[in-house]
Amino acid sequence: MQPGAAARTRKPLSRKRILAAAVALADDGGVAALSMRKIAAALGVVPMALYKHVANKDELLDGMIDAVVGEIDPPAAGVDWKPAVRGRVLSARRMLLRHPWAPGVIEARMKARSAPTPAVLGYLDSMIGIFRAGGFTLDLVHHAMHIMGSRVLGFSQELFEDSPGGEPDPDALPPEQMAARYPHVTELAMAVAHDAESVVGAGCDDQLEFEFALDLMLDGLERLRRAS
Amino acid sequence: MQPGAAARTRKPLSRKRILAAAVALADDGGVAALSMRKIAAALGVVPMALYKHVANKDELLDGMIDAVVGEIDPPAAGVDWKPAVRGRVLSARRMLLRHPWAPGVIEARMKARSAPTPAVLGYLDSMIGIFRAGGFTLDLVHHAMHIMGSRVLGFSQELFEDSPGGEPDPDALPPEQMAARYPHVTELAMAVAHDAESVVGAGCDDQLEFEFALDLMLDGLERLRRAS
DNA sequence: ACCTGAACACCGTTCAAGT
DNA sequence: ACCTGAACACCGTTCAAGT
Repeated sequence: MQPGAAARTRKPLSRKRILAAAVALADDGGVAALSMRKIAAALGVVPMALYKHVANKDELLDGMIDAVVGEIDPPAAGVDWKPAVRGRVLSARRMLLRHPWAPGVIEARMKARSAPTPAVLGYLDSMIGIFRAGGFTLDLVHHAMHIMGSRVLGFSQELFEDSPGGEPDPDALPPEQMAARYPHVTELAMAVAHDAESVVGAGCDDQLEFEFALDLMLDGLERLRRAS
Repeated sequence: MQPGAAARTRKPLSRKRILAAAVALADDGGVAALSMRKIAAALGVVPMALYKHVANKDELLDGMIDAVVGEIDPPAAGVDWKPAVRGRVLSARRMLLRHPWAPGVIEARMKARSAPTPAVLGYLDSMIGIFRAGGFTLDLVHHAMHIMGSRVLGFSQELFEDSPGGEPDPDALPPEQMAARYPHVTELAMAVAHDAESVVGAGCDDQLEFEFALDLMLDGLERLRRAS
């Protein structure tokens, strides 16, 4: 028995510990940097030991999804549908900011298995329940769920985000070429970021923008609900 | 010179041919099944031959993004901002239906390099230009771009889609357990799909739902534009 | 019965050897 | 100078050998 062996084996390996280590690894480093071998190394365990608790990597990713979806606050009780949905969505957003890899993993899983994980299904179910309790017809709830989940351009608002992780683009255009080739992007970026540290993205309050978009959708839904 | 060599070398290898082969491979099989070695095999070429035309796999993915974004129709000229934006977004959607891997690749690239590819930047620029020409203030265009790109729940509307590619979930719950555990999802699914082939998703007109969500956003933007 | 090291079939990419 | 096979450092997972 070599020194340190006791410390390493103090906490026995479990599915929960494996998932926590995997989520932590994905949080800093992205899901691309996640490997069974690295998870095992982080836990001080041989790679094959993981396979006692998770069937394979896909099943591990499913477990990670359920773990982070479980972090979303439960719906507020005794409030109107609009603040209830609003609070739920903003809580989901906070979770996604902690685990930016989650949307991609959820979507990939959806495309592969064409069904969400139980936790995601539970989240959707409770969201539908809020709309129903708020007096929405089934038809309008259906529309609402599509609206809440739609991503109109297929890529998200992080497009303009100045993510601190990535290193600056090595072949970025000089500002004057940028302005000549993309005049509207440049004009908008200049207007948004008076403190012109970076041409694109700096000085944009993403939380405010997110809530602005959310409220636009909620107000639109409220109008439809009243008309129906 | 063995038979077939002439046929294989008739078309010389080029960046465009490589990108076309890569896009075709990703279209059926997903981006996970895409590998330098498979692209080379599809072109009847040794893997290392690709590296004369693309620097590495990341740069190849960038090229694939620009290729498919180039498929989006140019903006209609001489029309009001609303039909112009509407047409552009619906054209983008058609492209994304042909290349369902594109959003994930665009997002991954954004997260890694924190800057969109030139073609994506060009698309955004022209979209901003449409709003500006329609009389939107810079501030409102900024909001509008966030609204168009936002994905409120972090996962897309394909959540409920009955994608034909994936095989049926092996550990799907029987309908009665489904109804007990996810009552609202089940109620909604039953209402939407009267032809109850599959419990979730069948009979939902995604194109209609997409346009419904799009129009809700466009109408909301129009109201804001008039108020400003 | 349980655990695990070696092995297999992949992957992107480097690099030196061959022409 | 150009091309390319072998090799390197990874990966998820199988499987048989060891305890």
